[in-house]
Amino acid sequence: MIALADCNNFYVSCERVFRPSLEGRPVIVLSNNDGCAVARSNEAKAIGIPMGAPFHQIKKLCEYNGVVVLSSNYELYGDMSRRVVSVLARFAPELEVYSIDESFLNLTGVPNPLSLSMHIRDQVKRWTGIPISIGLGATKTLSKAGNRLAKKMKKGCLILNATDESALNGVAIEDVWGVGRRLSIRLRRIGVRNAWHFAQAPSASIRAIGGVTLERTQRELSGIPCLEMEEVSSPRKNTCCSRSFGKPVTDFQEMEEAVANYAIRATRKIRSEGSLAAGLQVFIMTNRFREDQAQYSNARTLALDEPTDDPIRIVQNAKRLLHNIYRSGFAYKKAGVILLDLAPASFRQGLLFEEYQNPRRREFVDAVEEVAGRYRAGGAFWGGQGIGKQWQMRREMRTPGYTTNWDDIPVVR
DNA sequence: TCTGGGGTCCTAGGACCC
DNA sequence: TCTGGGGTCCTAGGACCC
Repeated sequence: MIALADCNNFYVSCERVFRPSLEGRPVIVLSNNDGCAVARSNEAKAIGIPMGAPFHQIKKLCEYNGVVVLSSNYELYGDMSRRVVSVLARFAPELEVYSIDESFLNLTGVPNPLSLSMHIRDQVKRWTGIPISIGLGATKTLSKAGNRLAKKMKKGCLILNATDESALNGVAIEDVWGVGRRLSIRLRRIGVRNAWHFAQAPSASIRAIGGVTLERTQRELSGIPCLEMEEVSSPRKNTCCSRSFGKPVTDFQEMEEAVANYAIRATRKIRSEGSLAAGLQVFIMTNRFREDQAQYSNARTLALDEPTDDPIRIVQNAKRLLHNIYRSGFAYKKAGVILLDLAPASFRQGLLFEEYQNPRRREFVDAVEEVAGRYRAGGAFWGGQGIGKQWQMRREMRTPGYTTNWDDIPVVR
């Protein structure tokens, strides 16, 4: 039996832990740059705020209904996620952290998985303040669907059997894990409107529509496991840092600064997990929503002659790529840097040229990075990152780092 | 004015090999 | 008139997930 533990309205719930006055009120959390609503409390859903709605489109609606609007606070959510996982891990011998707010638990062999799930749910709420729902089933896909039903029926915990026709009829086809917008349109065209129809459909027609991936999903829904638990997350193959700009960038120098910053952030990610990048890509784009403006987007990739985690080299190469693709005369909205073909530093090939491994250079880079990490922006930064940062994203309604910053620890009166 | 960010996997098609 | 057969590797694009 597989269980999927999913935090309810996770970002909103994190905010509520530290501001209990938000309980019972409509609350939404916005994406980066205060762009879209990415988390909504039940009250906000009831008002009719759709998932992913651009904030500027729902601003009036929010004001009218007294919705509390918050910028996203990823440090807080990341830390709360870690706490939830640490509680879950006490109860399940095998656990897979699937996303920031979801984990699969292998409850195979547990005598009464439903009552254990209810106990887990109580403990998570008690110890972290976060409400969760748990769906159970013979496969991951069934547990996901079960979770969906548990939320819909306000049940907390629910077991979904592959043979339960009426329950599976209650899961719309687009709510099946692995069936997105495109596939659900094509499935509906052949009369498949819910999970039960889907499980019953001839597998050849499913394969014709969505290939082997969709066929696997179908089998999973019928109770045949095709997806394994992945306890140790396989190492990342690529990593990306990209941001929309707070205001359009029209100046090459500013763009260069932004790209340098993204390159350094991406490099820090791979350094923290001990990997090296063998290539990188830089991309830039204008605002695709502005039909009245000239559009341009481009990307270029480069293979490094030797895998590296050296921020200086990565920034130099990112700038070279940017030079190649940048065209003046456009109002750019977004840029990003992707580090490609990551591999653990321990796999590093013997070097043909020694210059990059110069130990003094290495020590220097490590020292700067350590200072930058310890004292954040105030400690040290690379020259290419610039100091103006006109392009920085907006996050005007962000709550404090309650659990991650000494200065932000909540005060109890 | 304003529209997120970070990933994975699969497939088709082209280039190239013998 | 008529243009093989069997591979690999890479990339771009499309689908999905949160």
